[in-house]
Amino acid sequence: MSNLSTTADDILRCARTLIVAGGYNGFSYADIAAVVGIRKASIHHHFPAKADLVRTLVFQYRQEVEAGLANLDQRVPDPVGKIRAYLGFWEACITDQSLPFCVCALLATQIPILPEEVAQEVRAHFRMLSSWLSSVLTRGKNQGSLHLNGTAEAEAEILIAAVHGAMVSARAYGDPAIFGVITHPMLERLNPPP
Amino acid sequence: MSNLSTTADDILRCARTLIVAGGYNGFSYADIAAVVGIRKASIHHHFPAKADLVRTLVFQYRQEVEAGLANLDQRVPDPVGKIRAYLGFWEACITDQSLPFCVCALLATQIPILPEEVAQEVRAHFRMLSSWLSSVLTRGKNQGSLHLNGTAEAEAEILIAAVHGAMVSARAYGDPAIFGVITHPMLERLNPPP
DNA sequence: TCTTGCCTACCTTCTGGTAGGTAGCTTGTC
DNA sequence: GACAAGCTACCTACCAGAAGGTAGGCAAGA
Repeated sequence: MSNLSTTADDILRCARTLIVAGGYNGFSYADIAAVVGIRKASIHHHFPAKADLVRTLVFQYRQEVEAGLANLDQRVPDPVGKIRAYLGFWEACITDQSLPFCVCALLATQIPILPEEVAQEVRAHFRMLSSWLSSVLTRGKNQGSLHLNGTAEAEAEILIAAVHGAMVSARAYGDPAIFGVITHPMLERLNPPP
Repeated sequence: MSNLSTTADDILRCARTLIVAGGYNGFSYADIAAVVGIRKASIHHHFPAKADLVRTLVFQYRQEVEAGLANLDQRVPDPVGKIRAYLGFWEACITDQSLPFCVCALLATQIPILPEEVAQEVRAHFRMLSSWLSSVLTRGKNQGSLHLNGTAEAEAEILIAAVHGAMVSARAYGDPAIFGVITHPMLERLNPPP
């Protein structure tokens, strides 16, 4: 039943890789067909229109992130560790090139030309991430392990922006190491050594 | 002689607006032709290929930025004021929607699918911006007006990433105010109140 | 037998790009 | 000053291929 590699999943995986490389207009059904080893028309069988495909993809991405964060909440109790794990996750993805950019961050840059249904999913990701980070930061502040300069909400937005900006720079310089150069001090800022 | 609105300039201005909305594959010669009031073929007269148009556009953008920063260096002597002006410039652009995203930041996200000649111009912008910020931060540190937590180079990359990340978030939330929420604390971090 | 998943074949529109022509300047030369 | 030559900026009319998408058929499994 829950096969790990259905054709629909192959299509979604392939589309994700292509979107991460160049955004919504950076790939076509023909590109996917060539990689997955299927005909263009067969993709329409699974996803009638391109917007359906990308909406599904972003929705699934968002669910994966939510599951990942829920898992993190279980495994790592302390707020500092959670932030460190969140930053570390992306540092690993960018270093090993497995996911060198956040799907939603890339799509967010193109919001003006995105189909509305896709844009909504992208916005939902930002709200979700923002609220998770806010609650982690609030808990860290209350238990004294994190030092916030502003509100938890503002600090959450700063962290998100730093991560996305670091992705842009890593790509611009073609150097994964720049991601850590930017994000490590952001953690130290919240959790300064005495 | 130096007319302020030649057709070539109209084309470049229009293309810049369209790129800022959706990146390299987010616009076509037909889009530009419709706005400028010219035929598609006439655009090819000025810019033989799309890559030529975008390379020229990015080169010109980079020169404008360089001129702007040189002007800033003259007008504003103190490093804190320079950083404030740099952040304030973008805050104004995003708030009044005149230039709601940095051309090079947007193109940088799509580097894997960019023509090499365009990618090179984009990288050059990042290097230029990074070196300007580094020198401003170094001077601020030496004269005691700025407090750096890391090297000037690292702090420069942090600032760049914050600005670009803040653009992404402002677009994602559809809220220009978020740009200031993110960038103001980044300045306070370098120039803390006593 | 009905559904699922894929196919071939086709359509329309858009894409970047080319060929060739023309009207209106600027030239240089006599 | 006359006039051909050449250049600039634009045009119409194409083109090949890629874009997203549709219609209808066929084979295999529930």
